[in-house]
Amino acid sequence: MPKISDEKRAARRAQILEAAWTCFQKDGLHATTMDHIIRASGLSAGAVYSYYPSKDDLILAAVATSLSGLSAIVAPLLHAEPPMSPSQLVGEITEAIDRFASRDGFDLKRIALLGWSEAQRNEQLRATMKSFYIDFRCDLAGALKRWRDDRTGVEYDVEADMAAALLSLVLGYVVQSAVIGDVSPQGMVDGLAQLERAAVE
Amino acid sequence: MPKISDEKRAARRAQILEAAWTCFQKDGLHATTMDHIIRASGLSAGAVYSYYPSKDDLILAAVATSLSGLSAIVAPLLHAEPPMSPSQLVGEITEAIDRFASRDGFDLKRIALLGWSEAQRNEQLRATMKSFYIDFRCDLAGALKRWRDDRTGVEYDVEADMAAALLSLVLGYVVQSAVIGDVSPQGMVDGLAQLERAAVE
Amino acid sequence: MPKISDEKRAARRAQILEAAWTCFQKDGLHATTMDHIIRASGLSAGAVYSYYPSKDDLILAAVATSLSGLSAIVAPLLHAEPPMSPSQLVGEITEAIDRFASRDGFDLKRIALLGWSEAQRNEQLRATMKSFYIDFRCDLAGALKRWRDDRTGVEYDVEADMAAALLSLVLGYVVQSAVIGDVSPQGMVDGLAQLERAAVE
Amino acid sequence: MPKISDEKRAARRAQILEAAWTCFQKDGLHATTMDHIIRASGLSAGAVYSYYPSKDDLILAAVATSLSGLSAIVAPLLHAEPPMSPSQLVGEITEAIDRFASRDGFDLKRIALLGWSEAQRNEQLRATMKSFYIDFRCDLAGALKRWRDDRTGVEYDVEADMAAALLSLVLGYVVQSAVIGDVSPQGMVDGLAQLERAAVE
DNA sequence: GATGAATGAGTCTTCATTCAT
DNA sequence: AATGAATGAAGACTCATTCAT
Repeated sequence: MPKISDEKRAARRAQILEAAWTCFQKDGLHATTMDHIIRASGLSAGAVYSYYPSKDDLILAAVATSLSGLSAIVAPLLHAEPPMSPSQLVGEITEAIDRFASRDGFDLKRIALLGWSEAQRNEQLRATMKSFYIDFRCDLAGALKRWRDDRTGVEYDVEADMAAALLSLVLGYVVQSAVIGDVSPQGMVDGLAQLERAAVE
Repeated sequence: MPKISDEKRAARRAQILEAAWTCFQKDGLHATTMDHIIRASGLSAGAVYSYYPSKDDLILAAVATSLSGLSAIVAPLLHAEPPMSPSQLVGEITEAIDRFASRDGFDLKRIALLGWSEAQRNEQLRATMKSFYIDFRCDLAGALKRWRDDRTGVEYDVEADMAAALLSLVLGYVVQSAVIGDVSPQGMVDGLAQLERAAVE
Repeated sequence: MPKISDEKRAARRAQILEAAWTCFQKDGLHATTMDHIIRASGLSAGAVYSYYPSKDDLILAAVATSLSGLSAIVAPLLHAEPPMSPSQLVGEITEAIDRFASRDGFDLKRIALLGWSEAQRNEQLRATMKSFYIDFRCDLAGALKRWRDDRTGVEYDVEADMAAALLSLVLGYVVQSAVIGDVSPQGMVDGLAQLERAAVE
Repeated sequence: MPKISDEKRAARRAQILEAAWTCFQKDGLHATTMDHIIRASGLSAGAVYSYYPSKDDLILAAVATSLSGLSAIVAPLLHAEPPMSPSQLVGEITEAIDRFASRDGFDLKRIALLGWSEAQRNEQLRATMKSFYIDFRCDLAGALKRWRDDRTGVEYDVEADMAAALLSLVLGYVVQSAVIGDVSPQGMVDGLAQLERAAVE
């Protein structure tokens, strides 16, 4: 049989990945069987396996896709001009996550929790997530630096800790949102603002 | 064998739970098989099942135990006199978590991630975690209120958002610690302090 | 400890057997666990096993008890004076079975089916049932002989086949009653009468 | 492996069912494990389960197959022209059952008892059997009607009771045959004949 | 004698993966 | 290349029976 073109291959991969994504986020990583994914993809078992050689690969790909989707959405916020303040960042990012999450009934937050959990057992997945979050934090640090430089005219050096704190706020928002369910971006912004204000009272 | 004493029963339950805890945190919730737990507990399958009627019960018990252990460690911090400042709280709590986590080779943070993930599919577990975190946030709000009242002599009303933000910092610390691994309590404290300072510059 | 008196032993055996009987007829032979019986009997596992060394023994005893209960109820009919006609016998016996069956919510017919089924696998049970039914058929033959001798003044010898046919009618009644559920003793009597009448038309 | 043809599928189903049939009638319904059936079928566990999704389905299918096999054998007798007399019917049907039973070492009577027993606990099975026996009785009634109409030139209406009695004779024959083992079709015929004769003496 | 906690082989079923066609 | 039937090694859980106390 003739070789399949590269675009076809890419399209197939995307088709499978989308099916996996949907299944994973609906049923969780372990309750999703390959059969679910195979059916959802509309392909045959053999076909799916020829594109992704194992379920773990599919999990990795699905999580990586989520991360890069998130990345795409968050990037403009991190590089916005003029740069945002910390609480603006927290507000805009959490809001963006909510927006992304609710697109097409997908829930990014659920995938995030599933991914963190799975990362404990899957070396490669952990590496992927680790480097993603490190990049995220770097960009966050960059954004904070630009904001402070703009405001003060002074060049600060290390916003690493600030970035970590800010990332914590975002991640903690995701957890609370998924587990408790009663948080809002505005609440986070207000909470941080109060924290800042209280410090100087 | 005649009727076993209540303490013996409790001891057996603890023995099984400890085995489960260890397995869960080493291999994750799903990769841990009942057989692993049974072997680790040193009992027979029937004995284990007579104390915990299903794997889900064991998961629930393991997570609940983690939560209440954490609760016991954090409570004194939340009710300390004089009340702590927000950044002190973040520092002390994250440090307590680290300390608790490293006791006996257990890693509370990993169990936390596993629990959040599992809570997506296990109604009862989600309920348990939800009420735990709501309580946590309440106590956090109480601690913040006492701190502000002490400092300002004024009675503030709503620290709900502040508490949510603070809880986010703690949860986000847990995530970063488990997934990235390069955060420290001191870093969080410094990060928050910088956030506060930056706001007024 | 002092030896238990023989009456006590007998009472205990009866108590256990009754519990087993009830469980068996409610849930079937295989779905009934020893634990069910143990709980229903109000004794301990060890106690039950000291009276009946295995579940199979209990099954055997329960079926044997049913059979002898049935026997006690049917005997007077078979030895009634004056002797009954075949259709009277069918009517009275099936009616007696119905009556016996509905006592205390027990259903003799269900136990009968369960016993027949189990007899396929349990040598001893089959032997017990076999000898019971052979006796039953003998008594039936005796009753028929007395009836014919009375009527005709002649001594017939072999009513074995008649007895087998009559027993079939009774057993078939039990099956239809348990599986279909729309038969009545009167219907059987009428059916047999019609069969007889049709033969001479 | 590409898509399998419908005949192949049917052949596989038959292959599995035959294995199940053999196991069931040798060991009984509950003592037969899926593993027995799987080994007997020569397939793998997964393959068997892909054709019959549970043991209960297999039981149902085995019993249903027995019933329809029986049906096929008995039907010609019930619609024979000229119609048979009651005792002829009893004789021919029981003989047909014996013949069917001994084919290939299968024993239809044993399966019948097993099925009746199982029907007490399996709703679907009971429904299947019930409708089978009702149909059987209807056909029996039809056969009896045709016989009487032929003989008397009169149209009788209700042979329902006669049919029930005749069915009892057949079912009772099965029970006695399986449990006692010393009955023969000829004995049943003779027994019924004697019953008829005795009635008019 | 009595107790009931403990045993552990055995049950049904699932599902990631392969490979003959 | 693609198919999807087949594989078979686990998996969670049960339950008749035993025996230390």
